[in-house]
Amino acid sequence: MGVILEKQFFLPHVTKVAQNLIGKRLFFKGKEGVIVETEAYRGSDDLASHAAKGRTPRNAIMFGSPGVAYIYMIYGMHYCFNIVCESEGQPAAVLVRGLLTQNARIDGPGKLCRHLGLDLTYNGVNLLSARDFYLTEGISIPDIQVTSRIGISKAQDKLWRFVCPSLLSIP
DNA sequence: CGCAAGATTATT
DNA sequence: ATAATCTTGCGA
Repeated sequence: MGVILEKQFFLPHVTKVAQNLIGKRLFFKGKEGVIVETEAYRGSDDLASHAAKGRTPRNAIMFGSPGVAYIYMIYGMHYCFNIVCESEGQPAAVLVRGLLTQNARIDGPGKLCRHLGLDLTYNGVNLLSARDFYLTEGISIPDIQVTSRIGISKAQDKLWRFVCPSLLSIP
């Protein structure tokens, strides 16, 4: 059993947390996997963020406490799972895009949510205190690759996507 | 109230 | 390259 990540972990700048999340272990309702791909999103200075233009009903969770799940529906058919970062009032979240499980490598935020069974009913759940939804220390990652984010039309200059090449290249 | 855009995925 | 599918946010 690994040590559960606490609030402290999610307080640094969201780009830092996104990197640190690579290699950590995600648990949800009996399923688990190692995080191998993340992206950082941040209000105010990031045009690609949901919170770029301020607070709305949907993105309100991004402005809230760190360690909370921000889940939203995209394209009418997929969910995306994020973890809120930084201090309350500062909109920031890490999108979890890739997971390595025992039998499968899940690539893509929509597939990840489908695999774990995450949907809107878990939006707003606090991963620091939930019983069956949390993160733990995982494995150490020697190499982390930094690229621009996937699927966005703005702020493509920002290199806020983080992947672990060595874990991704397992057959 | 109407409408365009969207942090995606599967298929051609 | 494009359809599928529907919620959200903005402007009128």
